[in-house]
Amino acid sequence: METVDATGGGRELVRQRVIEAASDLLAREGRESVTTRAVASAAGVQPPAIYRHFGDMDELLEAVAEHGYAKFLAAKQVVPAPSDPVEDLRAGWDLAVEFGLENPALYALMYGEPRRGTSSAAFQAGMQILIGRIRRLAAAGWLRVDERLAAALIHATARGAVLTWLSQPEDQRDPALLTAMRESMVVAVTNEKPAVQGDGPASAARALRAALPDQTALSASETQLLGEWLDRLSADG
Amino acid sequence: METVDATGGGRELVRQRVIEAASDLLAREGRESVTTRAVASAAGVQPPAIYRHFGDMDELLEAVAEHGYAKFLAAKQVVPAPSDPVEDLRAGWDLAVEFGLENPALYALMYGEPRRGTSSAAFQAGMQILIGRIRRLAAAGWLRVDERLAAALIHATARGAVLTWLSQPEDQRDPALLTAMRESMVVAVTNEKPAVQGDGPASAARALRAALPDQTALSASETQLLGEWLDRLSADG
DNA sequence: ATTTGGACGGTATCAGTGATACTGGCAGTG
DNA sequence: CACTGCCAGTATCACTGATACCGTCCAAAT
Repeated sequence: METVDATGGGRELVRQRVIEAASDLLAREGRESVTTRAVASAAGVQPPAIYRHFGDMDELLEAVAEHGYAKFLAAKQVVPAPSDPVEDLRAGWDLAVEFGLENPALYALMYGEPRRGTSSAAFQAGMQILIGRIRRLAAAGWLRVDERLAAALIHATARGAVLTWLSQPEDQRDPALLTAMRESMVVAVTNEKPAVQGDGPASAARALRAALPDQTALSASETQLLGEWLDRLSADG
Repeated sequence: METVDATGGGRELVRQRVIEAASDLLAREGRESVTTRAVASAAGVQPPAIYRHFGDMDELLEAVAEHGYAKFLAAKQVVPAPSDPVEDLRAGWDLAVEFGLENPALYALMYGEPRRGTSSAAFQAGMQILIGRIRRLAAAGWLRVDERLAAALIHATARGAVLTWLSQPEDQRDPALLTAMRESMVVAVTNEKPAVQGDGPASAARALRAALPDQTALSASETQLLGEWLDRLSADG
């Protein structure tokens, strides 16, 4: 394999060329073809240069993941509709799954091995999108579970759906798997009806005020004070 | 590392020793420590012997997977209760998940990379258990979806649950993730009505929690304490 | 404009990996 | 005893990730 002649350009440019070369190799020939030499050759760079820009093969792969994820998000510009938070949840889940289906090798890299834990930048970026949607669900009274649990549920269903889908032979894949996973996620995460009518703190406070007698987590005196605060919040809006 | 002196024994015995040595290395030091030399040394065998018994490193790993899976199933002797097929479905799912949690490295090997598709023997063995339960569900009229889709759903939820669980730092793992995934799987697969919990105070609390930054009626310290209470109420449901 | 410092790229090379060719002895068979 | 076929063991291959070393070139300082 001859070296591509593409010298010149600043430091950042070399870095970008290496990342793109690695991404290309990963997408076209799989993880095991992404070797230092192959990447270096494809990027028109000497192998040791990789270690100067990224300290490590692992860091290069992480950079590739981040690059791929950012590129995907840039292509779709993701804008949640202002009206329907549950539909936005669906759209967010679909987005995460679509990323996996379009970038199987990259997805396997990011979410295949558990050891590449939640610390990765791309992982965090993906999670952040979900967190926003979850908060909007919560504000509208749709959230059935804890926010952290909701995030974990959404991620886990998407992860299982994508990896299972990719494991199946193409002629055995059933799109119903994806929609069924998504809908069961929606059922797990959201209420059938919003627990709050309007929006804003006042209506949420009114809803909680009404449901307060059913609660068991707080002591009597705590409940007393909470009630007063909820009254003030209810009157605020 | 010195060679273990454990010569002798028939051909099958050597094969078993190699598999056990590889399993041990995998469980204790992770995938990257399972090299031909390390395995050979630990098993008291020369590296080329591995290629005579298994044609390939990949085949060795597959044998390790099968071995580990069989061992796990033998430890629990899995006997479905004759009466309640839905409860058996839960137990089967729990079993699959428990295998993953107890053998993280092995699980990552089997279900981490999508390319190691559905052809693996251990994969098929695991699926076969589920198929049996699904058939019994169908016979009892509980099955909501196609049998194939049911199998895919059960597998995908378990896969996502395990890999997500293993990706989380130990101090952030919430067992509720596993039960929530399981129950949402049950809802998706069976006709059983979910034990719907009415909108308690928890959802309203979460709504108020999310809207709290927008509120102006309470002081900073009051808001602080209110936030803590809302967290407790949110977790109550 | 000259000097000087240091950062960068290129060559050569290391240790360790999966995998294999070849030989020598060992068993079992006649 | 001779023969044959199989298998363990040695040596080695091509390739991987990673690094030491050196020369050059650019840029800042004087």
